[in-house]
Amino acid sequence: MAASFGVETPITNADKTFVQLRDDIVEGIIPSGSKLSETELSTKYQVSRAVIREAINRLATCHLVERKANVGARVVGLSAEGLVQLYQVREALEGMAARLAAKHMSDEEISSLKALLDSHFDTVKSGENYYQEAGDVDFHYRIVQGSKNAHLISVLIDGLYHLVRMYRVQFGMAGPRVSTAFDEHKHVVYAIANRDEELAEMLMRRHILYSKTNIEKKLNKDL
Amino acid sequence: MAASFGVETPITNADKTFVQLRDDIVEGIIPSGSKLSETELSTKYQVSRAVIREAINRLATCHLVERKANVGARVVGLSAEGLVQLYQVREALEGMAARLAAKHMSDEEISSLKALLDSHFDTVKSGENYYQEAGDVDFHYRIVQGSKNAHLISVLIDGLYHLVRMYRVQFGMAGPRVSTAFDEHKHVVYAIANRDEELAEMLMRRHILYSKTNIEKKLNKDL
DNA sequence: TACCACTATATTGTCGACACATTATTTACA
DNA sequence: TGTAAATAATGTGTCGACAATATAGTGGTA
Repeated sequence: MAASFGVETPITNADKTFVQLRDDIVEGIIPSGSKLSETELSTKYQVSRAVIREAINRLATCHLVERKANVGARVVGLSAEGLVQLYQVREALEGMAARLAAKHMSDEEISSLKALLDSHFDTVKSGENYYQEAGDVDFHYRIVQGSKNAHLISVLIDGLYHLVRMYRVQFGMAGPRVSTAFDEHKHVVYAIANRDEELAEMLMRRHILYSKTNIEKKLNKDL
Repeated sequence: MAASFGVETPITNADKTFVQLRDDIVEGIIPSGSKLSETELSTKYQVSRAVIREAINRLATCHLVERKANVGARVVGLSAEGLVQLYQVREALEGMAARLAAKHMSDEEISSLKALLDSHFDTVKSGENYYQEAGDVDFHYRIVQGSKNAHLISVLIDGLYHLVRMYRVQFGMAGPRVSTAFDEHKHVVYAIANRDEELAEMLMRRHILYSKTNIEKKLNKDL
């Protein structure tokens, strides 16, 4: 798994507590919609309230919790509507990321990306779900990093991707569509390798759009 | 001026200090690139360090300052490169916002937007620079709000727009291009009124792209 | 019984002090 | 005299206590 950007390696206690809380929220150990009591968490995680407060503030930055003045923080609620909105933003941002990646990625980065896709292909054949998921994550990470745009990188990697993971985990999406998604990835890389910015953006947007409709279908089936 | 979203009305001291610091940074009263000393600011603004720390954390959320563990926070540096990257993200996000606005804005909101444009037109004729700028800001705000997408709204209004303003103020951009920009605004609204999502997005993207190249030209002239 | 005012409790906001890390300065040695 | 280790000074990280605010519970009245 590629490292997150903002906190490469946790240094302070607030860093560590932030990462721990974040993972617990994403994994659903701290249930979505639940209230985060500062005093409670400070005893639970064995740190002072100040540290918890700072961690919670950073969670708010990733849109994983919402704070209200003089009231407290709640873990964000998951909904079909929220998922749709999340994917709309992903479509816009990752589309642009693909466009910029086609412009700015070095030849070495591109061939490395191709290699990643090849290894991904082997796991697709052998049908290991876990690594398929990891492969997908890695693919999107690399494109975003390849954009060389600091805003894109921080908004997506430090922010939205954690929410995406949270939806994946808690709505239980390992899903099929792996082989189709793999083909889409291949086409995106092809466009990037050809330095075709326009096509790279369009293909990435479609790829995310298809994921969205696919997820929506699964959700409706569950309801 | 439309109110910012996250802190509609400042409640706590941290809120007020955040807003004050933010404005001072945007206006250049606190120079870009300078170091923010917590102890210094706490005496200057007459609040405890804890309040300053929280304010600085929120500034980091808006990408107005950058923090390093055990070192401190610096006001973000402005550069031509940074401006380009900022406008790339704007293009992606506001393009999507226009698309969604075409889908989700109510008829009332649309006619209100038209009215805004008409009043804007009068000030364009009378040639008042200040209100032209305000009109532009209002226009973009409304589109973003019209998207009804919480992520778009928070990333743009709570985050990037402050940086945009900072560049405008400190690079001194009141500029011409007002009448041309006004025409572009008109066309976007036209597309939204026709519920043409595709066109709305494309026109908004072009509008921002033109602004970018225009600003780049001015910058190169200055250097 | 329903509704409002008041009280009591719990939680967040703020503060000042201390612990620790980083940086600048001084001192010792080759 | 130049470099490096040791030390001092500054600033951030963390803590526990107090103040201010919101919430829950109680009692009273129409």
